[in-house]
Amino acid sequence: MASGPDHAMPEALRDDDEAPRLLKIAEVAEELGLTARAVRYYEELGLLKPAARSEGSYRLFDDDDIERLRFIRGLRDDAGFSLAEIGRLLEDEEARERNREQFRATTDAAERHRILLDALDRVERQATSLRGKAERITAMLDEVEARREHLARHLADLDAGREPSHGEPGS
Amino acid sequence: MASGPDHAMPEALRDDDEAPRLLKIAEVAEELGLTARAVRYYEELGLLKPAARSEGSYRLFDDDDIERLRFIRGLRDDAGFSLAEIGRLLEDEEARERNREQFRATTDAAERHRILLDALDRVERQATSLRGKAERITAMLDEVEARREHLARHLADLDAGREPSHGEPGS
DNA sequence: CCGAACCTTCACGTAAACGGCAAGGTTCGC
DNA sequence: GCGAACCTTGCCGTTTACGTGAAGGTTCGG
Repeated sequence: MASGPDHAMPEALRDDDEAPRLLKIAEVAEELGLTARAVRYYEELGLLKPAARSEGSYRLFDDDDIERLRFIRGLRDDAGFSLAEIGRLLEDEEARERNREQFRATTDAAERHRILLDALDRVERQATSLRGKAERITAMLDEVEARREHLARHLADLDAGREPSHGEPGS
Repeated sequence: MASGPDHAMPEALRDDDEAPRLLKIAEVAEELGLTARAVRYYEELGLLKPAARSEGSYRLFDDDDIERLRFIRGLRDDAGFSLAEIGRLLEDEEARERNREQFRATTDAAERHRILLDALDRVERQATSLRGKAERITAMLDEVEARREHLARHLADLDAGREPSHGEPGS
């Protein structure tokens, strides 16, 4: 692994302007705990579009893509959204991306204002969606915990009563 | 105004048994916003077992079944659990049901203690599962709201008159 | 320059979660 | 006691979210 270029210029790789740290699909998948197939599938559904392609048309992902994929994975695993729902949420994200370019393309403050308001609206919709889900889950959680309380009270009652010694060697 | 009880004892059928209010599958489905097919499927997966069958083997559901189905639907829709995961959570519920019968069947306090502890443990596992999901969702929610804040700040900067100190919007 | 390891695009296979239909049995009001 | 409406158990179809090759092109260290 020591492919050491023992020359000058140890690692000042500033040849181009930026060093974007582009990853290939397997590396991305590894880092996110997904499979390459899943990532390709998400792209097929239009959930993301890799930042670039190599000369031989390898997909290349930048940090933004990774972030986006992490968000997708979260919505899928944590929030339990379907990819279709995620699509609708990210459609907003995508529009936001497009807005970002338009944002930079214009100098008109009014236009910029509109774009920002738009983006704000989208992100707010995402928040609303998540908040609704969180609320419904905590509601269920409350019910379950109420039942736990109920059981615990019964147990306390029982223990407060008496306890005969005849018992198997319980768990 | 309506057809009042012009006699004593119109339908005081509370003598020996219960008045279980058994529903047929379509009524249950209607009440829960499910389909009859889905309910049968859940039974097929072992998620529930209707309280009874009619003479002609129609499924008959009691309030407990409805409650259970409502819980299932919540876990599916609100929490986004797979039916397999729900199965694992309800396996606990089912064991708890069995325990309740055993509970009533015994007079041994030690045995009752064990059963209650067991049930408590199961319900606690359900709570843990839900809590984990809720936490992960609120974590995502926090991120999204942070982004909202970010956008809002940009908007404020813009409206305040000039370009913000930092770059473009977004993360 | 070369082979191993990785990538590409089809293309078909599959588990989950039902939908839908067929062929028949059951309920129930009239 | 009959017909409409509902139910039963199959059984196959469908959508979603990928898995799994196949057949070939690409990268890269040696």
